[in-house]
Amino acid sequence: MPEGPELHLASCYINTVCAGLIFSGKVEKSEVSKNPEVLFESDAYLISATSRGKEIKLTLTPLKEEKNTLPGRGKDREGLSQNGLQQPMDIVFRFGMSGSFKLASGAELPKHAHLRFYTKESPHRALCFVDIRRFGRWEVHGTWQLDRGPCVMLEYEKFRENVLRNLSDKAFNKPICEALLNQKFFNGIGNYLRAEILYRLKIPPFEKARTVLEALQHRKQSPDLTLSKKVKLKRENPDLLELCHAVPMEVIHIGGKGYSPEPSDDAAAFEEWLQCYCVPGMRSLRDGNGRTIWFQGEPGPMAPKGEKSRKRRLRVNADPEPPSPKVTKPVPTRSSKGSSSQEKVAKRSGRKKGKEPVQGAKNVKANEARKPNARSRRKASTSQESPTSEAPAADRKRQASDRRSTGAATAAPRSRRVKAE
DNA sequence: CGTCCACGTCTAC
DNA sequence: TAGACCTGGACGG
Repeated sequence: MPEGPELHLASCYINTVCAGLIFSGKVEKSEVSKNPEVLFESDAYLISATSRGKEIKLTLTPLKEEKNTLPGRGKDREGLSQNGLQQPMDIVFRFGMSGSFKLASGAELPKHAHLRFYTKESPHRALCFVDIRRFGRWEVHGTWQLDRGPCVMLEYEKFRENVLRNLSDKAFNKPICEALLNQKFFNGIGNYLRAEILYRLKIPPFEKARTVLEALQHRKQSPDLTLSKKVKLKRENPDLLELCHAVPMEVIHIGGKGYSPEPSDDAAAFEEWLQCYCVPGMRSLRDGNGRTIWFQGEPGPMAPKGEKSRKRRLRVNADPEPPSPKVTKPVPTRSSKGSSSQEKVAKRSGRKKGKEPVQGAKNVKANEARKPNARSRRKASTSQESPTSEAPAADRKRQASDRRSTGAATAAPRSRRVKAE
């Protein structure tokens, strides 16, 4: 679920579904989670949420000044004042690769629900932190992580200043595509957003970040224009930092959960929204950290040497007109869903995935449309399109950033899996 | 069956 | 700058 928009949508979800809901009792953690216990207990409390970049903060607020009557009860709780009252508590979450929140029936909890807040009502329900891969973290009495910058969505001006005032930072020695993932400056940007943002401006992903950003420092605007003209100009020609705000805002306005595996009208709309990330016909490379960057056109001067540009036939995304990025696209305000779903699907499956050749084209066997949502994988991993690459095969070490080594190490994990959740 | 891949941090050489 | 941390879907044999 998790780049900035997904975190923000999660906070909206929580505030919506928990509005007027009263929670009660203890907070329950799954056995398998290595995150800290949440020693909070109250007879009646409320839950609200706020987000900042890729973090979300839940606030638990006890309702009345309920006294802790039972002796001994809650002795191990945190946040108790001297007289035994449960104080409000903040918990800050990061979502890892798969975190999300869901209000579910207390009787049948979702799989991988690692933290549960139960409602007071008779058939209990539970607000659950669901996290399949368990890369997510929470901190009791948490605060926004100190070395993360201002939120690209909710603190745009501060975010912009923080970048432009610190261009001498070594973070900007890196390629722009890598700098965009640095949460110290781009809190909220993740892998699909960086691709979509760079694509809108056709900035080569491996252009040096400082080079790209220095150009924005003194955007001299002709002083003779009227204010409204300036505004219009700006809206129609957003620069990179403006897009770091506007692009994630587009996702928020689609609604739903943003990037999510759960099928829904909104999920379909999101897929439709993607113009570059995982889109057939786009190129991709591994960046310096082994993450896949999707782009179109030239990789740029700092591109990893000897890397192969793989084209994949992936998803059955839309992507109507070929390569022209729609920079200004007005916010697609939540429309009457319901009917839209059907036509969307029809539309998309009927769509040819447009443009074709991207350089070394090769014999890329075009995307045979898979079923929607199917992110078809692979084509050539080690067999890459070698001929074009100037690098000897030996050089491409398989960036295994997210992989368990094969071979000897596999036995252990296997057995651990047994202890299901 | 096995391999590769995924929306992200973390921390240990 | 490699791994580590995890589960599960897609695909290949």
